[in-house]
Amino acid sequence: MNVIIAGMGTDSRERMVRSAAYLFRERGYSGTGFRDVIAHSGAPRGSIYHHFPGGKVQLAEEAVQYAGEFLNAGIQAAVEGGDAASAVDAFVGWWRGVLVKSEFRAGCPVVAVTVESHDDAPQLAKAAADAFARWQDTLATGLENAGASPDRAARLATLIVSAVEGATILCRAERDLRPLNAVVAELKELARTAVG
Amino acid sequence: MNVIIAGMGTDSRERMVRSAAYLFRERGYSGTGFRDVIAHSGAPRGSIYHHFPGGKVQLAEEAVQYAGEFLNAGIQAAVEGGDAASAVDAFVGWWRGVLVKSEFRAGCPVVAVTVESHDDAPQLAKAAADAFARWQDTLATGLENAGASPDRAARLATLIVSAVEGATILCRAERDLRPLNAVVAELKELARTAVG
DNA sequence: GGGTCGCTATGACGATCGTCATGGTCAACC
DNA sequence: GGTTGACCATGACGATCGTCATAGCGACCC
Repeated sequence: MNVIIAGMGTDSRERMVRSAAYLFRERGYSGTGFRDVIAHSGAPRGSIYHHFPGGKVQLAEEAVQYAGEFLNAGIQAAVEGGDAASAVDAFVGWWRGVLVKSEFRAGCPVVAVTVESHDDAPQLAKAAADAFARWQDTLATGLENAGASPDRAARLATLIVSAVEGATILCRAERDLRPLNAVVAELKELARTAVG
Repeated sequence: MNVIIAGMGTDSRERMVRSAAYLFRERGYSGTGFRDVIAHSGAPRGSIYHHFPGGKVQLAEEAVQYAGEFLNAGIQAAVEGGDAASAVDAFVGWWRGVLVKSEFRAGCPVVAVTVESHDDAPQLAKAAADAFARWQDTLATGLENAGASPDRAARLATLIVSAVEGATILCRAERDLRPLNAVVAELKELARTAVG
């Protein structure tokens, strides 16, 4: 019986966004239905188009933004006052947990949305691009502070994001952390020489 | 006409497999319907479950295998008798063309299937894992022949596959080749030092 | 108390999904 | 030349998809 506590009446909207991001990681965008989001979040079904007039596309857009900001905050925290290697660890640590806890069923929601973005929803591609760009910016800034040149820091940041996202996919297929571990070993070595 | 050779099906069957791989690159697994495959391949609709008794899952499985073998052949050809950098070029060149020709709408079908593989279709994850493993093996062998140690060659091969697949995703989101170019620059430098 | 408004319950719309049954065509083989 | 079997045409099944309309709830303001 839906007792409304202070501040709880409005978080059904946020729960939907979080659940969408969660489900996208496992089933992808097309594979996740609105009814799945409702069931997982426990949010009421009747208020979907009240909170999200733009429908599924808007929900997905906000889910991507949410995931992007969430992860960026983690990177930022780990990069501040850390060395170059911790920039890699910051980006890897999060997904290592996601992979293990989901038994290699979940990946990155931003990737999931990107690889099936349709022409009729350019907002999704833009939200994903923004998330990727922010991660790279944060990592590049950290690498610069550690001593890398701006150009090199930008290239390395792109490599880190690309390699870790790719390794996450390989881990899911292989059901093992080996690809991620191998990539981390190489990336750390590379980051160490770049700031020397 | 229509001579049936052992192990080789009708060409309408093969067209369906190729079309599935093609469409998966743009719309993903769940986003691609059987009717889309029929329309794109021009194959008859009535014989779907004659050629693929396992339904959509079997079609997707064969599409992943097809893409895996196709790309592996390209890597193999470029790696034979080439230096270390050509191993990177071999893997990158293919997707550079795919991205540009599709105007950054298409990616890797193996990735598309992996990021939304369900528990009720473990064959898909296995087919994807096999494709990734074969690419890494071929690349690692090439790096070994170029002078890298077996352990290092294996790690580098994993990094190359991960980074290029990841960069492809970033390119799609960004609608630009910049991520792939940045990754290639770093990977080539890394491969050069590894075989020295 | 009357009225407004944010939010939710419920049910349904048309479309599309994967799947399959049935009937037919045509080449190949005994 | 009769039979078999691979292959295709057609239409439909139930389920589920995203979407929306309608009605009702409770809190808040006048």
